[in-house]
Amino acid sequence: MRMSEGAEWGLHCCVTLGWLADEAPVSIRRLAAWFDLPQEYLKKRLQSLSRAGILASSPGALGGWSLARSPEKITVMEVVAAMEGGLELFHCTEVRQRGVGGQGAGAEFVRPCGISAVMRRAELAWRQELAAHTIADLMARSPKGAERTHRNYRRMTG
Amino acid sequence: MRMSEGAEWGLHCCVTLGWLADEAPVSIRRLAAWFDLPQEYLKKRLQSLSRAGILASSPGALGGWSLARSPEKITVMEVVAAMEGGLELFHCTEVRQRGVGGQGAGAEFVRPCGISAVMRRAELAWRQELAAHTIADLMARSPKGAERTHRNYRRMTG
DNA sequence: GTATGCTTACTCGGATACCACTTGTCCGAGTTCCATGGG
DNA sequence: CCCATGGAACTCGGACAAGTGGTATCCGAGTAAGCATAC
Repeated sequence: MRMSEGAEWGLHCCVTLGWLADEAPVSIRRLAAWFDLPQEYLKKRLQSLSRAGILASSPGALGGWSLARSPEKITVMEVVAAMEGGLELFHCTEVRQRGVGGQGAGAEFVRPCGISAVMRRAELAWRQELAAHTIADLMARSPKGAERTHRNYRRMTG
Repeated sequence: MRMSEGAEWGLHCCVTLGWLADEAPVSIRRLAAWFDLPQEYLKKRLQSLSRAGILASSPGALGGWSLARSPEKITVMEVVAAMEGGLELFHCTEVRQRGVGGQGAGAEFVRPCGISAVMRRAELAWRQELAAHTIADLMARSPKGAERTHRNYRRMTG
């Protein structure tokens, strides 16, 4: 049970795209080179963010990627959900209703089981924490040199 | 990114073992039949709980499984951690230090990156919620008929 | 009656196979910018 | 000077392969209870 690496990539790319908003769109080549990530696969993952309405992509010769909204309006939760498929961490399979234990008893199963309830509460706490932070927050928290280094790199590659 | 089904099984088994504490140890055959789960695989998962000190197993003819501690002293978090390997949901791979972005810049990387920090906070909220509930809580929340049904089944199978 | 050995029922640990998902690569199609060439 | 054409650079979407971890099964080894047997 681990979050996919793509979620981390997506968040870093969102922050970078936030800094380079005025130079948008940014090509996938530049993003992949910046983080030393496999270009093809990174592209595939960013497409998920595009479908979720978080990133916008523009085709063509000077095409590339940019934030679809302002960084203040993109929460970390949205990015994670888009990368992970939006599924719930815990999926109750109603094990208690299977087998001998579930036969014939009706009234016991109207309410969701306690295990499922606890899991949902924990998951909710997790989601709320992720939803409380935006890409703009991450940009503000980053060290001051980071943004400038990004722009310098632009000069290196053209 | 989904929690393994084994975690759900483990929690249900812990609750059941809590009810049947005075009939312990309970054989794996009985537990598997109760929930209609694959006996061999369930056994393998319960072994993880045994290694974690949550369950105790006794070999021999009348052997089986029982809670290693009282239900009040076993948190949901412990069970989940034992089943999932105790790993963290999000593992920061320090993507920012790879590639061109990480070359030559030293001072920026002393502190952990903001993304990692947000993830850790969210994960902590999740863990705290899971640690706040015990097996005893789950037993108390269950419908009243559940415990009796378990005992009746004992009579059915001997 | 007591001690010894056998059978039975259970757990433990390793080996193995299968399946789903993540990671990674490749290719054809479509879109836009730009340079080139003809009117 | 203006417009059409073609190439270059980029994204999109699908197909496919490799790696990893969860699910599931099987088997030999070890342990303890119960029973039978021998003394």
